[in-house]
Amino acid sequence: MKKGQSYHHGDLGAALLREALVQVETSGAGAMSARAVARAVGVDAAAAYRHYKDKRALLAAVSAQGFEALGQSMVMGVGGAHESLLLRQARAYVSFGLARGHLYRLMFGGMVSVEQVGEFKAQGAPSPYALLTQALDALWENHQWAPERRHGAEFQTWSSLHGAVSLRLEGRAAAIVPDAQLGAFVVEGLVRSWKG
Amino acid sequence: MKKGQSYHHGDLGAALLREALVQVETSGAGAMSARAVARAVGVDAAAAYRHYKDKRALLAAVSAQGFEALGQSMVMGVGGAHESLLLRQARAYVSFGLARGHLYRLMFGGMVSVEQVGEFKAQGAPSPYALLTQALDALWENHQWAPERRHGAEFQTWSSLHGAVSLRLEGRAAAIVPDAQLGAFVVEGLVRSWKG
DNA sequence: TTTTGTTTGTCAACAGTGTTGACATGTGTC
DNA sequence: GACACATGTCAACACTGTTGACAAACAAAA
Repeated sequence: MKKGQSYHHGDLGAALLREALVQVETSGAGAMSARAVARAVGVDAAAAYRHYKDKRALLAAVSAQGFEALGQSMVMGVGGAHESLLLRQARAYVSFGLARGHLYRLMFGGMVSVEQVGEFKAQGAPSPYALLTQALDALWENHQWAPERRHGAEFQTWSSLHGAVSLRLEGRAAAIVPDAQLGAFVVEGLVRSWKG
Repeated sequence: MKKGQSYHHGDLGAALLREALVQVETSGAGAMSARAVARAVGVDAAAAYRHYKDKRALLAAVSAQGFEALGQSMVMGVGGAHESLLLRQARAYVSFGLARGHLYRLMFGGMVSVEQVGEFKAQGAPSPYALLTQALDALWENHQWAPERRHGAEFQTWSSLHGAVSLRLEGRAAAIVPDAQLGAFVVEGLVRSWKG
């Protein structure tokens, strides 16, 4: 043991999580190794298992952190006052996904189950779904759109956004529109379909 | 070596691919192991490397096969003559994705690069993108929709479909509509946005 | 303070992985 | 038949996730 370091780390759980997040963001979740994370934190590999049952549990914790960050980004989302909340959220969503591709893939790639991620989610953190609901409610209030269109609007919005981000991320679809306008492009289509 | 089996397999490359596909479809790409595939085929692990440079190359080959199968499903897509080609393709797409989740995730989960998958794609196999183009052309021909809306329609369609399949697959979004109607639901939204 | 128990770390081992280099065995060609 | 070449085996490497046995630090009771 190196001098100056006590036998007990103090907050190993959090330190492992931080390091795991770094490794995921730099190399992708598939390349993250529990041993390497422990090594980087300066602790034996087995110590990690006192704080996370599994490697997958650690990944789930990272994913939960990702959802928190995404939610925050959407809340913070900038934009002029004349722009709808939905538009600002959409822009934030897309820019988060494209900028933090490795993390986004972990969150939506099916490596960890929703339930397991849920175990690590902070209490107050708003989910993307809840935020979209808020934005859509506001939208329907301001416009006189058919109420029957409201049903499933969250799903439509989320899947359009997620599909766009995912396809762009994997390079499966050409940049039909500059990345910075992708969020607006998606929202335009949705709005036309709701008012039409 | 067991008697009755010759030293040379004859068509090991294809046999490995078949077995890899099976393993991916039953346990997911993340759980597939090159050694296990070789074992199942009855061959030493190292033999696989004569036919695939990498484990990832093998996965890329499986993915390519997946795209072929998806294309075929879309071409075959059933439905009444009164229904648009797009609707039939959409239904086939969604049902493929939901039925073969593990394979679909490999195809779109970013584990293998598009380029690498391209190396294994059969020549004549039509891509989802190309098929959608065909369907959309037909649609614009039959209706008098604004031509400026045509731009990016493939991307809109594909990302809506992919997003819907992906979110449902990961259990991130409730079944706002029965799975069997999901394709139609997505297409309805798109069509409203194009004619609106 | 000493004792006792619990948490949290280390250590050594297990089975399994991807991958490679050296060698062996076939197959096809002059 | 001799040769080259493609394609298999074998043994080894470094690495992984995970576990069980032990040790060190802390916290509470005596």
